[in-house]
This record gives sequence, C-alpha cells and structure tokens, in this order.
Amino acid sequence: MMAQGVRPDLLAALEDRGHRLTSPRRRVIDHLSEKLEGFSAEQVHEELPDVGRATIYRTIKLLVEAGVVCKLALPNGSPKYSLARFEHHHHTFCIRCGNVGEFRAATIERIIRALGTDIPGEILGHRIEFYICCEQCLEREEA
Amino acid sequence: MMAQGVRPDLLAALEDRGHRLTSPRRRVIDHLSEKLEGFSAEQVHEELPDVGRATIYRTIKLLVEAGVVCKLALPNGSPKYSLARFEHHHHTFCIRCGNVGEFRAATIERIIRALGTDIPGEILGHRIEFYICCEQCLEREEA
DNA sequence: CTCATTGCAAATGGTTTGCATTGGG
DNA sequence: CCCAATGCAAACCATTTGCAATGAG
Repeated sequence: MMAQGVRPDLLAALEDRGHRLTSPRRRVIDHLSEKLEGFSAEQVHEELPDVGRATIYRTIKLLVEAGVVCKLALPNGSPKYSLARFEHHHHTFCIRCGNVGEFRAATIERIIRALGTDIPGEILGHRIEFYICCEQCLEREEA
Repeated sequence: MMAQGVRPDLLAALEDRGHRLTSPRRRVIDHLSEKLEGFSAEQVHEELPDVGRATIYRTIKLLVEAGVVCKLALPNGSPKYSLARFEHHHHTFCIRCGNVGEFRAATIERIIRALGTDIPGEILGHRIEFYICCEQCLEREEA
C-alpha cells in the first residue's frame, strides 16, 4: 500500500466550511487519506486510540456533510464509510470481506430518469448498491 | 382504510418454517396485515402495548427471514419494514413522511445484468432505493 | 483573548438476551 | 406434558451529548 499524502479534498472540506484544522482532525484526515477501502467509525477509533471517540465521530460526520466521505447504510450492522472518489456514484459491498467499492455508470442514470413514470411522486434521489463477492475473495476461494 | 383480513402469506411464513402460531404472534401478524405503508419495529410496539417488545422484534425478524417482510436500511434513523408485495422489487422512501413504497421494474433488472462488466467481482444481489416526495405529500404541499 | 473544539464519561435509543413462567400442540 | 415461546428487565453496542478544560486563530 503506497502512501499518497493527505487528500486535499478532505482538508478543503473543513477549511471551506469554516471549521478549524485542529491536530485531532488532521490526525483523522491523515489516517482516512490512506484508506483504500470502506471503514466503520469504530474501526477508525481503534486505529487512532489517542483521538477521542467523540472527535472521530464528529469529524467523520463533518466529512460526510461536506460530501467527501460517503455513508453506506447496510441492512444489518453499523454503517460503513468510504472516501468519495467520483462526483456521483454507487457502491458495491463485498458480503465476504465487507469491503466497500465505488462505481459510476452513466447508463443507469439514464434508465432511472426514464423510469420516473413507474414511481408515484417526485424523485429526489436514488441509491443503488450491489452485493458482490469481490475479486480478492474470489481468488482466495480458488486457492 | 378497509380491513382485508389476515395476510395468508404472513401466517404461512411461520407455519411453513415450523414456528408455532401463538396468540402474541397472531396479534402481530393481524396488525401488520393492515399496514399499507412502511413501519418501524418501535412503532409496532407502541401500537400493540400488551405484546412484549421482545416478541415484536422476534416476530418481525422471523417474517423478514421468511421473506414476507422487507427490511429497509436508511442512511439515518432506525430500519423501516414493509410487507412484501412482489417477488423481487425495490423501495421508495418518502423523505417527507417516511412512507416506504415498493415498485418493480423489469427494465432495471435487464440493465443491471448488462452492467456486470463495470463491477469487479461476482454480483450476488443488488438494491435500489428511490428517495421521493410521495403523491400525498405533494398534494399536501399544494394545499 | 475567545470561542470552537476536545475528551471524558454519562446518556441515549434501538435492539437483543437471560431466565423463570406460560401455553400451544 | 414438554419444549417453544413469552415477557420482563437487564445487557448491549454504536452513537451522541453535557461540560469543564484546552488550544487555534
């Protein structure tokens, strides 16, 4: 796993909204910047034991509000988060290892717009999730 | 709201799986049978005060496992449930009143199958949710 | 200097569980 | 009769909040 430095959009998310760049927040952002996969709030707390639990939850919430981190509600278990890579996208969730991925598909958006007639009321947003067995887990299975 | 009697599929869901048709369970099923819209477990508990909270949660869980009730995880707030009306379907969630609806769209399924190539790994399932302002709320707004 | 932010610990809230009692088959 | 199911209360667990202390700008 290669370090790529702090993600500038995470820092900007706080600065642009007038939040202070305190050292606990910087620690959280530095840590999340390395994340290539989905994570839970509690997991981040375990990985950064000397940042207060409340601060971790509060910082993640700020990042979600700013749109640079996505919150994924799962049918069971606590919510998973992931760094937003694309402007608008959907998620994949590996039911084996729990990793959250991201994908964008213009096709889907077009269909969904056409689908408006099937839906009673005004469509304000949508969410699409794919439950998958990811490539790594498939490989692991073959081995 | 017109009573339509107990939904036979809810009763069958318990019988077929070897669960007893006790009177608390029958109370829950009778009550849910009248539900035209989404509900939360806690809401059912309020509406049936003399059925133990634990029994309500346990019964709903049985019905979800049997596939006759759907569990809808929302990005915030507790899960909502709804009676399953179609074999395979997706949900609409009104962000004003919180009502959960159901719709089926064969088109979507076809597209999704074609989309497999965009997704790394094996697709095992999917979920689509629409966040809407439902017709009732739109009307209410106009008034 | 001042006020946003922190960190702890306590509170919260929905859900689950342990266990003695009950009642369906 | 017997074991599954109940109901209460306590336990759980992730998340939130109150509040005094702290530190960024």
